[in-house]
Amino acid sequence: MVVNYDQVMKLALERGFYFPSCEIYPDAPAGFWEYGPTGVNMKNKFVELWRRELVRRDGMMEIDGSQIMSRSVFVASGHIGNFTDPIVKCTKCGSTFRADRYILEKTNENVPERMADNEINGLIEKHNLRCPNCKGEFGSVSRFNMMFRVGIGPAAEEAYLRPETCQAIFVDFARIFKTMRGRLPLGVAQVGKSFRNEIAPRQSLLRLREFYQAEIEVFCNPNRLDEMSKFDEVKNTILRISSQDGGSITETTAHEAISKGLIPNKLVAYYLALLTLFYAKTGVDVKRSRFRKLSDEEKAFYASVAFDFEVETSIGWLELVACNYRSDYDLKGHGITSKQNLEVFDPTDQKKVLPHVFELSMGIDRSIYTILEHCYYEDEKHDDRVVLRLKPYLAPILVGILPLMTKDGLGQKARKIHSDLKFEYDTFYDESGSIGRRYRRLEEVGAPFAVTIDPETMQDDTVTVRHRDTMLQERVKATELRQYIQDALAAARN
RNA sequence: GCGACGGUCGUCCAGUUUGGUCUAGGACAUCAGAUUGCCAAUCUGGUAACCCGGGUUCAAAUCCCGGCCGUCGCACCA
Repeated sequence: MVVNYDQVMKLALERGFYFPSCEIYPDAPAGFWEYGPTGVNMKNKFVELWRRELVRRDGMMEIDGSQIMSRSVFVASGHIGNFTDPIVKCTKCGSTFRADRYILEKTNENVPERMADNEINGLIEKHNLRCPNCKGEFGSVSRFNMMFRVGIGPAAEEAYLRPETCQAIFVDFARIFKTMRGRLPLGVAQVGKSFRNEIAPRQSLLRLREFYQAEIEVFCNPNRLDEMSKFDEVKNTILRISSQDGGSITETTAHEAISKGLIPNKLVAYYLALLTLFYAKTGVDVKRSRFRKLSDEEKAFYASVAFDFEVETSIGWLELVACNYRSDYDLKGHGITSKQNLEVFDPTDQKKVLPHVFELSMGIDRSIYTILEHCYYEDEKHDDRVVLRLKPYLAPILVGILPLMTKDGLGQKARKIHSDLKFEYDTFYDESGSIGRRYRRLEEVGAPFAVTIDPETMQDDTVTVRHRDTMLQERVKATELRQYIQDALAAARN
């Protein structure tokens, strides 16, 4: 069975996982999607799992920063300078091109990032470059910045929607470190929205203009990247590391990856291992994942070493997490621009150090899509029933509560059981249609358990618990149902 | 952003070629009632759509123009 993007998309739309933003209006812009009731529930649980497996496990600190930030932040971060691409537009057909790339391709002449627009115009003129589509003349170079600019207050002070959540962490670092009595290495985490004015947003949750990130910035002493006692906890975790072109994948323990030189140090290996363990718990098939080391051309402007955590899906390899060693790029930039000293004291060295940063920048929306696709299952043995085999702790509905019929007090009894459980768990009560149909509906939204109230319940106060994947049922005392669910959930987690 | 193709109930599709019984049809899904009572059962009834704006015409889902959205390709993608 091959699951494809369209099947996942259809399920997502039909079952309220996500859908286009502003869809009742004809001018709804592309690149904006909303999470519906099932989707937001699953997303919340995904974030909670992330907290559990990464933030709490590692003793990180979580913050929630502003989405709109001042111009200075992005001058310091380099986004004002580097996030702008020089573009040229054909005056005849309107096609636009990256000026620097086009010149390099046609003339082999390198255009440095900082080259002024009029110099680039000069190059186009010198080589008499024309539009490849229609041979039309190019207009003069302009700049495209991927950041959304906003105006604050009546004077419309220049500011920007953050293009990545992490700048808040860098800007707040000094205060967090001081007030929370931080010690290196220190992980600071944040979940929130970022905004990028993508030229061509596509494929629903996979390339959005407004999207969720879960970011972790680990501040560390660059001289102590191999001094990590907690590395031993994960040293035998299997990492799948691929070559730059993604061709061959090496499976090796975190420990061996370092000795083979695939990963530069223990700190990086430790977090790549945590990330692998986390994704295994999301239900993503980690056997279809890889850490791909990026070439210099592919890396972001701030990264010195970068691994992308990528997962194989029906539409190809998809980048879910960017793991960037940002060195002191950010704190140095903010230190200079703000004129603040962002060094911290490292008691081991008895001296001040400007921390380096290793980052795990996770795309939540893409992860949600991947989980849906990897958990989507058509059961050929049972009429091709569609089962979303979500982990119980990610399922939008944990327990469906279904009276076999409503008469003879079964409906009443079932509603009673429902109200006993609904405060603690995500439950769904359903008495309409045949029992089989109701089971199938629950399977499609990934509910792992269905509790059925039948005539026997009225005799001995037992109910059946039906398991989504196996379709097997077992009888449980109604009074022990809550405990049963709690145990099942705990068993799934560990 | 450019180019090609496309856009009809929640979903999938018929209808567009050749404008007119289209007052837009079906299947699945959904809702109500009946019947049944453990795996998408049956019967009856209902809800529900021509992407938006303009034009041509006696008449537009159908033709023309513009916009928006989608798929693919190019380009782009911290």
